[in-house]
Amino acid sequence: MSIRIAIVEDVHQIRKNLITRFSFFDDIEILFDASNGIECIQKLQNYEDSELPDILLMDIEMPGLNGIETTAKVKKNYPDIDIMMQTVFEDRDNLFKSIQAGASGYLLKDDPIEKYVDALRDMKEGGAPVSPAMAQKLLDHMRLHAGAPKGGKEDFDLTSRELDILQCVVDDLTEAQIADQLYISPHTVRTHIKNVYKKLHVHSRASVVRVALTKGLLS
Amino acid sequence: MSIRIAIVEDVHQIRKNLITRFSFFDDIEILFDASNGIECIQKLQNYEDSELPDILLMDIEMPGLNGIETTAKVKKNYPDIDIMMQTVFEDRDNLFKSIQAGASGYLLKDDPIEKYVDALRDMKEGGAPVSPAMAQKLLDHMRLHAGAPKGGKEDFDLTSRELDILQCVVDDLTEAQIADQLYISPHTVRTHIKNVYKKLHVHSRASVVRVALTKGLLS
DNA sequence: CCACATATACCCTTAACAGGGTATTTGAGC
DNA sequence: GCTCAAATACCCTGTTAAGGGTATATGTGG
Repeated sequence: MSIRIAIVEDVHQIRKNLITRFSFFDDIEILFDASNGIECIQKLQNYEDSELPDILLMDIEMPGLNGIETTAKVKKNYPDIDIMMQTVFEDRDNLFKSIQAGASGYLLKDDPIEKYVDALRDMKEGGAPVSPAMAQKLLDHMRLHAGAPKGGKEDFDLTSRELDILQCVVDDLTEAQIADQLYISPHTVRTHIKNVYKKLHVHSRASVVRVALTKGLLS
Repeated sequence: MSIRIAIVEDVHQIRKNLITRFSFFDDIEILFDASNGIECIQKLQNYEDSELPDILLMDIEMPGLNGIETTAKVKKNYPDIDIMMQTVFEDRDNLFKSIQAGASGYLLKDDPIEKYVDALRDMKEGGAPVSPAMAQKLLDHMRLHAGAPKGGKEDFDLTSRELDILQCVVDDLTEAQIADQLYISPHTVRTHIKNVYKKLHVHSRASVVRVALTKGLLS
């Protein structure tokens, strides 16, 4: 059975392009296209329940009703329609907002048409195709918010001197300033910092600060 | 640069099969294979840090140390190694346990070898390839457990683009990486970062991370 | 006493950042 | 139509950090 889709995308040229490229795939049937959310919702009203599209291919950035708002409205009235979001780049905020609104898949606009088609087929089968870059953000988010309450907290095993160094790095002192403050050579500071990096598994001061604050190594 | 992987899988026949099928792809280099978690960890110890595999292709069901336990141990000692889980069925429990343990990708055992290779390439690029069926479960879970963040905080008046930049800096991306991710020139990234520094009254990435986390500019 | 961890100190090279400019384009608001 | 904020892009130079070493002194525990 073919996959019935509709395209919601404000840029005329992109719409046309998609339609042309989809035309080479027999199992993709384009019911209509719309240039914004309002138009999309209006056109949906013209269809009988049994004639509705399976999937909306939805641009996230549109004038008027944007993709996220449109998704929320569509899912409210037509919960069986799946929404495939198209994004230009992997935007964390929009990703989570889209999920909350009810989108099920995420494609990048410069993905090749074959990926689009594969993703649409997967979605029709009940899957939720998510680009790897997006999935990365999803997983990071889940690891953070699912907490890590596994037997005792992570132990980075920093020595007391390394904790001194850690505090200084969080306070954004340069190596020379740390050396002054701790009355040691800048070379030694360098050595300590390298050891802290190894123990925290990071490669930069910015990450040291992030780990120190999120894992509560200070305070 | 080729992708250095190792295969952890208890069934001899499947291991042999994978190795044979991967051999047709020049950019996939198989460093070793192991029939269980213990063997895997032992073999990893034979490698210098710079010689470690990029990715472990890990079976989830194995006698002795299973895939999830092995993943947790490997990530603890070698956080830079990515883990690609192979599962026979989309098992919700194992999925979440794997994420918590640190796996980044999920393949189904009957996926064609091309999917395996694509997924490995995506992962090497920093993505997290997740099969659509798995992603569906992830999204369902997130929709249920998503909570609205708080509001009413100190306002540094960052533009939305500057917030994008801020997130990237907290994620410790280099200017070049940020440029790639946001599809803008590295010069522009520099400009945005300078503007963020002015607005936050800081002069370094480390301070950006500190302010962002302590003032809750993200979430 | 010996092994080990800790803290100290120095060398090198390359990559990245920080701070100072200027300039163009675009869209919103007056 | 003009102004302004925002986003884009490029130039310069100097500083700092990152990653790879090696080496020494000083404890403590077995």
